[in-house]
Amino acid sequence: MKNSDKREEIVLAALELIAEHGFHGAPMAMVADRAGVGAGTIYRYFESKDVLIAEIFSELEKKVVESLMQGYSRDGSLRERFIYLSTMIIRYFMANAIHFKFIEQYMNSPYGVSLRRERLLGKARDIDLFRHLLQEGIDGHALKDLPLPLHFALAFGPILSLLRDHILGFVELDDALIQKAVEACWDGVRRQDAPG
Amino acid sequence: MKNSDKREEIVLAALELIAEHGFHGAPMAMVADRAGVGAGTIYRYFESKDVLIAEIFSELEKKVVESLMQGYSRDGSLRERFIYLSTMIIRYFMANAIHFKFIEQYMNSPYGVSLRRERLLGKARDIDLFRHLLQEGIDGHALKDLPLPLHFALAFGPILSLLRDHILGFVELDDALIQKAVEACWDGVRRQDAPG
DNA sequence: CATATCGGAATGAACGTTCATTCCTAAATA
DNA sequence: TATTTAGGAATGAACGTTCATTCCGATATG
Repeated sequence: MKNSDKREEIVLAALELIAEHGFHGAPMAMVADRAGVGAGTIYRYFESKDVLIAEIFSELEKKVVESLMQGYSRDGSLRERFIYLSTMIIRYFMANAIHFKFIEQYMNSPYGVSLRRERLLGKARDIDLFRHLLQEGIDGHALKDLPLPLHFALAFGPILSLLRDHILGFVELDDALIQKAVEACWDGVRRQDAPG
Repeated sequence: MKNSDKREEIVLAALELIAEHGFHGAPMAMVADRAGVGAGTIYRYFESKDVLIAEIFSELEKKVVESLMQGYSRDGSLRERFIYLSTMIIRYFMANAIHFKFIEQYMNSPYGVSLRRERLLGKARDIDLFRHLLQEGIDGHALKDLPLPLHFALAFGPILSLLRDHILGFVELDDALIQKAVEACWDGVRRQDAPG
């Protein structure tokens, strides 16, 4: 096994175990077993379990953003872009349920909470497509006159709930249903006296 | 200290610690300390940590339902009842942030997931005000033609996100904002070609 | 009334287990 | 051979739970 393979195997094993059983259901010994390496070997690649977890999160985030950027165009109406982005998010996580589960675990942990806090207070990065989109809609009066975090809750809340339900097997999502759901989200954020 | 006081002290201590630090951040020894009892004493009242946790959840659920039933009337339009119920849920958890945090922890744990599964498959209980409300709206074509779980996601998703944000200090919710948020949720679920 | 006896409630040190991390030996590589 | 990489047993801290003992109010006894 090549060096870089070992690292990848460790990341993959930890990702799967943590997504499925949570941080505390994924002991390092089990991660090592699944990765096909010795327990000590993990520590040649990652300083600690915390560092490993943070690294996995960071890699996932990169993949998600790359995938969303793919085929996203800044042209098109606000509505079109909103629908496109929301649909892509849902599609991505349906195809990568493990990523969703891991990110949820992470975001519900203390690390995730402080991360969100930092980002909310900080300036929007290029990466924050959704944030830019919503802000543009607020400024242009296409969206309801509400604070940004509220729009986030209105747009993202249902998406998260939906993905959770789908992954747990509570709903069977198909393209038609996704389309309807995303349009319903748009109804939630858009100004009702404006067209569309 | 009376007997019943001890039990209550234990429940309160565990509730607070778990809400703040999660299940794994609330060792029984710490619960005992905060409750002002010996570690062994907890086991005179609760068979195990799991049982203690389940008991707390059950007590909280009872309180929430009681509080929501208070002042809820089956008369009034669907919209009125939707707005009322959503508003009350937000108000309750803003006033009882600890309850919200505990319930979230529980719902994200394996116990919570199987609980949800059982309930979703089972018949709606009298208690499930929201479920009845949404079903009525679907049947009466006042709401969009979508499966029930999707309506749950559209209506509840934003409420959960909003409460999370408020409790973490990411938004400052006041009555006016709550009103607007709840109306936006209604816009999400209602048929857009129908009035109101 | 004073004292002795009793029984269940409360206690916290001790136990066995689990876990992240370390450490030392073996294997691979150069 | 010298150096780097891997392995997994060893370590010690932390945890849930147990249990022999203590405590305390009630009851019986003188």
